[in-house]
Amino acid sequence: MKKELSKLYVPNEVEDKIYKFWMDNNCFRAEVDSKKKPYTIVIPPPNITGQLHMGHALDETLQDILIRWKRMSGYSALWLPGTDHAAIATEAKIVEAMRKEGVTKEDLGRDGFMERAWKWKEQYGGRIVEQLKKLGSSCDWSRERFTMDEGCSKAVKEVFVKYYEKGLIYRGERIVNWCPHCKTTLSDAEVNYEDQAGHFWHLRYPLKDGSGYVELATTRPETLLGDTAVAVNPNDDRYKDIVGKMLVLPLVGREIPVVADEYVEMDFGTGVVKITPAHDPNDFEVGKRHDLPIINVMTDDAKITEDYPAYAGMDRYEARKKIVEDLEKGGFLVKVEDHAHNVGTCYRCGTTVEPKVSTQWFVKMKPLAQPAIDAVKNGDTKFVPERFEKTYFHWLENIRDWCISRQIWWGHQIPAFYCDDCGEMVVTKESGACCPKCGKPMRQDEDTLDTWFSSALWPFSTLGWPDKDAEDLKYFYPTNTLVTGYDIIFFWVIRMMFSGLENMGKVPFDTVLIHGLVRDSQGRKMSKSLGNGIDPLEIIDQYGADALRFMLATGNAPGNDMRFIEDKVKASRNFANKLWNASRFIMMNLPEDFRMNGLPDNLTTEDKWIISKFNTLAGEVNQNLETFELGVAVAKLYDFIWDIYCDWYIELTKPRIQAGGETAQTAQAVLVWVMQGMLKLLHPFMPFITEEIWSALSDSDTPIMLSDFPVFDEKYVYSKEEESFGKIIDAIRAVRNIRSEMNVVPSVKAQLFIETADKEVFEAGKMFFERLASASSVEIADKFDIEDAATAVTHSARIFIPLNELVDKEKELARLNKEKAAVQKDIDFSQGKLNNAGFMAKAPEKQVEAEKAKLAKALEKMEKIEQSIAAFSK
RNA sequence: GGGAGCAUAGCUCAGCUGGGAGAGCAUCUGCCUUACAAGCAGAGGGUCAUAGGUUCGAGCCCUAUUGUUCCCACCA
Repeated sequence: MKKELSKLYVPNEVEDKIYKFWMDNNCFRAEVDSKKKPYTIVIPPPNITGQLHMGHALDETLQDILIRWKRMSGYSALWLPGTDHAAIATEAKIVEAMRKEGVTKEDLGRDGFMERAWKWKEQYGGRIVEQLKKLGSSCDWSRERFTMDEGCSKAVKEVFVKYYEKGLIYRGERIVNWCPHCKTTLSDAEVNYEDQAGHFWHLRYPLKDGSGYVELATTRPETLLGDTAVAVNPNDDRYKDIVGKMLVLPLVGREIPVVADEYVEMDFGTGVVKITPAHDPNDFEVGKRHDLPIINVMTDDAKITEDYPAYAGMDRYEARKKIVEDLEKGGFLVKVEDHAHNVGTCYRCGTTVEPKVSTQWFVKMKPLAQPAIDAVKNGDTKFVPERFEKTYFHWLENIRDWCISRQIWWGHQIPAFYCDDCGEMVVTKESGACCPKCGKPMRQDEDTLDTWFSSALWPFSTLGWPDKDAEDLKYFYPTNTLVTGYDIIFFWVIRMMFSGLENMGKVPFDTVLIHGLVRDSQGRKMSKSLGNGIDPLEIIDQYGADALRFMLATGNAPGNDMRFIEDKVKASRNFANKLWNASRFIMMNLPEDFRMNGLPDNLTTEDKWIISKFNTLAGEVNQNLETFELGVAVAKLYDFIWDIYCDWYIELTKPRIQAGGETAQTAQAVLVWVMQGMLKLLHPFMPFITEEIWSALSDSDTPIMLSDFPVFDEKYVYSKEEESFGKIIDAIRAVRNIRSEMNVVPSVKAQLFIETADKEVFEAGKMFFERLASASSVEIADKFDIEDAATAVTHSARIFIPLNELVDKEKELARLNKEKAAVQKDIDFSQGKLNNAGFMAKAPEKQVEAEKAKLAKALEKMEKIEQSIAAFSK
């Protein structure tokens, strides 16, 4: 059992070794075990393109804390890992790499491109997984999945076909969000709106009959090429006469009608709106109502089409400039104003989204959204913190159909097939199809599915679905806790919810634990463009994974953003080191042949004191973890280990160990017993260092990560001893305080005379005053009559410290009077409360009793202070 | 235009269902006391944004106000 440990804990030297030890011993593997209860977390699959960032580090840390705690608590705890194919992001990355080689997608063709993409995935897709391991993540790697692996692909096809057959998926021509850079559609969730400074161009369109002009304003003059009407509000008297008349579209010459539509707000701008159905979602709706033609004026990369030779090939902003120039020349431009407006941008590349009319696949959301709303309303799934349920409801209640087709190759190809001869369409799980009408081979839809379509199925596709009899699925579904950031609720949580309900008939998880963003030290979002990101791997390298994890779990409440401050990591590192040294102390004082055989019978008061306090801690930590108050749990562990165990208990054992014999043996056993318990409680938060110390301090062959998590146990409640020993601690503090105020260095020892009614308690604690309160000797009696001594007063004792020449009578009297005033305040407060009829009548009895006890203590203390003051005044 | 969060010690933040305000860092005073100076002992420092209200009792619950951050929303 005995082992030398170095003075400083060096995480670098042990972490990889320990992770390997866990892997070699199959510690992360969760078995289907009918004797145990399952506890399941599926990882939010990181993108294969990704590098580990602080957001991941936080997310994984929280999950690992929960899964390790549950595993130690006797559950069959499965943390199922995997990665996401990240359709658009990955394709962009590969295309970019190809561009550098001068190769295009078209050069390779679809098959060639896919081959290359898979190769890329094999090469880089595992990088993020290796990085997760650095954090200590206890994922069951034997179950690792990928959103495009065979099982997930099967699940995707199954769901697509099922939805299609139920009428939940349809194909139609709609106006969609189009990214001209990624050259694909985007879902509503994938568009970020941002305020941009722009202009308001006031234009006038001439009436065909030559009777004048209509003035209107636009933020996008280039879309004029696609105007097919101008609209006014039907109730607008100003324009009553022109409704139905024709206008001549400037620069184009096309004749377009003036239509009346409620959509137009009379008091905004001139009350006249140009209608471009092909390039604006609202205009598209207006166009539908009035049966207006849809004229697309832009190519896939947002350049003007060949139909407008004067502007053909110009991109939208170039064209805007030229068109404004031409409008001005033609006398159609009235004025230009500054105008800030909200512009949609692509969440991947930031390019301004171009609304575009095209034929796409959609998921009908209304019927799917309602059960997802109900499941949270009736508590089948709850959010922590609860306030995010509002966000969730709001989004689902206002949801529009989900555009799921993407014009890229990397992803799940849509399982729809077309007959080029007769136009027939077939949706099937099969990998090919022949036309049911003409028997010819059919062509599969070129498009792929939104990457979130497959991640929506993650909680069950990873467990074996669509095989409904899969062991894992039956045992581990529904999963328990989903841990993710609030920024992912729309993308993922909502879609998993309705997918789980629709396909499994049950919610995918009972709790959604939401965390915030990790920001930089100034509170800014970490971003590539700002260059303020902090690499978790560098922090791990410098301070250790445990320190990073501990810091991420400390001092923040669920759902709140946190700042990354390096000093906080240092504080965590220091804590790890503190624990390390405490264990060194224990081990260097253990006999060669020490065996841990549980707690001995001859426990002292201070032994029971710490055992009882540890027992309380164990109960509270479990309670806090149960309610996802990880930050509170971690703070309690920190305080107990540092203040109670290290600063008090270890110091208390020193004189006993020095004394040797039976009391030393008992102290050693208690030291080890409590240390082992602390290590277990701390293990979910700091897995590496606790395992390392455990391996040196425990006789057991079982790794700490598979040991039993401590729980509150009635048999370790020692209330009496806790109270008694509290008196010793109070007294030691009081003496230290006075010595410190008098500037007496610890090397100057002094006699202590303790006047107390609790003689037995203080007799037993006598030895501690020598070491912890610099006493040269200690006398205990009912009564002392000592002059010229400083007096430390607690409610249970008066302690005389005769420091002769060091004692300044005046100062001492002043100090005692100050203390008297403080105690008097306490007495007044308590008496005030107890004299308050309302309090006595309405406060719970426990509260009244506590107040009475407080008053009693204060009165005892007051009596002692008055004695001392009287003695001094003589 | 809706909705949400935050405002507590110089800084960064905790504070669970309402019972005399806490931590880390920073500051000040002493200590190398043989586990740890990445340490030990002590100290100072807060009208818990403001104004009302509910309550025997409010940092916590309610209302309003101010400041701040974020999310959502089709005003051209």
